[in-house]
Amino acid sequence: MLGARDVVPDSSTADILLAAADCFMERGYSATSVDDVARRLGATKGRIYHHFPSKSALFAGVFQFGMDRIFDAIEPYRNLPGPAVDRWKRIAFVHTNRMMKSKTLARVVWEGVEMHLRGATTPEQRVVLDGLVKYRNSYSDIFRETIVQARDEGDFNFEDPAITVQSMFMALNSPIFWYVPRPGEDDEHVHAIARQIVTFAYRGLGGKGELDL
Amino acid sequence: MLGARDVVPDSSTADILLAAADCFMERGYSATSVDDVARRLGATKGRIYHHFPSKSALFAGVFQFGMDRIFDAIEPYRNLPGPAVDRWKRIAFVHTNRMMKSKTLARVVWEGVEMHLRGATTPEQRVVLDGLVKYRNSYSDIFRETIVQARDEGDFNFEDPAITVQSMFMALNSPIFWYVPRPGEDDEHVHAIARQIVTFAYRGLGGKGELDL
DNA sequence: CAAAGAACATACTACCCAGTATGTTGTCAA
DNA sequence: TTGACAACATACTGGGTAGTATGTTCTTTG
Repeated sequence: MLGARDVVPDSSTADILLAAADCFMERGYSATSVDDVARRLGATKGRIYHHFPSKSALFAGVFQFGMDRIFDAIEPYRNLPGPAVDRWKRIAFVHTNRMMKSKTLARVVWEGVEMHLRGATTPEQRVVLDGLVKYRNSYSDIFRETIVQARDEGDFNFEDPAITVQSMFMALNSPIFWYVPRPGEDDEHVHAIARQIVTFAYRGLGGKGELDL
Repeated sequence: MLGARDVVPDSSTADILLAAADCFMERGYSATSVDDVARRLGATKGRIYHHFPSKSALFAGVFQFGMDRIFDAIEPYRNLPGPAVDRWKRIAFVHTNRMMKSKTLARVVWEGVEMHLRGATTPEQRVVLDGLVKYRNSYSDIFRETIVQARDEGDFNFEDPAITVQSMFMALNSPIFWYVPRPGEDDEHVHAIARQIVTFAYRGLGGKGELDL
């Protein structure tokens, strides 16, 4: 698998990654200082630079960590037998749920892709980000292949797959920008939101009838 | 109109705004230095600080300028008589086209909203951004009211308007992230892309039949 | 138990950058 | 013509920040 997880982070490293994810989400990459992350950890820079060679490597670590979590969500369903449209319903639904449940990490992944599109700063930083974005593209390829197959099977209906998959993904990802988790909220509430978003995308793709989730 | 254009920028100020928009789009707000903007202008900081009191004020200026352009696009159609669904088709189409034709400004507006959601830095910066985001919300309200009305008229079909309008907007806005203008490309190509995106959103909203654009 | 290294903290440096203070040039009105 | 002001450029400062160099403590291993 392209650039997939090479190392499982130990406990201390994982704490750093999560704290960094919080900071990157709240202020964005360049507005976040390494000291900010350390402060949130109740530690100092020394700890972070002991585990990561640079700020950009830290960001890459969060990106990787986040993509792993996102991949995990759809993994059980991505090879389901049967019509492609049913497979799409499953992975679209778990994906959208994961966007809300792991909103912080999802936002960092998003910013990583944005950074890549803008053209990251230094050359070697670029190489790292390139690999990660390929990893992320292999993810969206899963969706692309699924909807194209579903179209071939007569369940979906659209023109350009490139444009359509982008529209679909934006809709599915949208909650990372506006969803605010409430304290003590049950999973059913998140499911209800996901259901409406997936319904929107399902119809947008040309799906017929109701979808049962 | 809430926080609408109070001043029309003179030529020199407009040049600064456009250069700033380019920089903010390429590197993001905090990664862009005032010197970067000046360099792109072939000028120095002095020129910028002569027209804007601070970097955040410069950003606010670009935001306002961008929102004005976006409002302009739908202005001729927002009060069209007839069924709401037809009005929606028009404004959705011109909106999506504007996203591509004014991609740079649209991206800055997007980042402004993101900054606001994150909670902008200083208090007085917050006040300015609050006003601008209200301006921008009055824009999305137009869409919200339109789709709700169209639902009442039986042309659309969805559950929660808040969730649906977000999904719809994300789909319509998506090209600001992936559309790359080709040199010497004709408007018809942009129209074709916009048509597919609007079709996706139209179906997503529960619209029936084909839409003629 | 000693020594070596892991896992940090502390202290420091060089640089970038927002903002300011001040100089310079052109224009326009009286 | 002159003075006043607009529209910049130049020069400088203070604070923040990535990265480094060097302790310090604790754990592991022979």
